[in-house]
Amino acid sequence: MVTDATGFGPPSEFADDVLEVVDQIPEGMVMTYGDIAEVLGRGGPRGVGSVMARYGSDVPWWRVLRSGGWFPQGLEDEALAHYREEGTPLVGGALDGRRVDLAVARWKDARRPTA
DNA sequence: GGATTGACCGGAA
DNA sequence: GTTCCGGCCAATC
Repeated sequence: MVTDATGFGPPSEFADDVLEVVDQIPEGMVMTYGDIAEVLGRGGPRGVGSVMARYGSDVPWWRVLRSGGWFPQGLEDEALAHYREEGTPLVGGALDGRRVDLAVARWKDARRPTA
């Protein structure tokens, strides 16, 4: 079997699954790293974050956040801009608005990639 | 092949 | 309520 995708293509089946789930998140909805890991039934919050950090460029990474609804570290400003643009429900208000309202924006209907 | 880092989570002090 | 610690998994050097 091809030990590695030389040239181009999914770096690993795991990363492909993570990107697939994130790509399923509709506008105005968000998921936490732990939720994605749970949906996949594999890996962990670190595994998803690691893959996202390298290949998240191909998916709406701003719809993925940490537990509690906090934005990813280092991209709070970028994520916040996307949320305001998509109308994602924030908590605290425009002044604080540094957190997402998981009570309304938490996407749980994501399904495992059948690919 | 091994060791370190990284967009994390949860519990305890 | 906030802060610190260890544990977890995958990718990269």
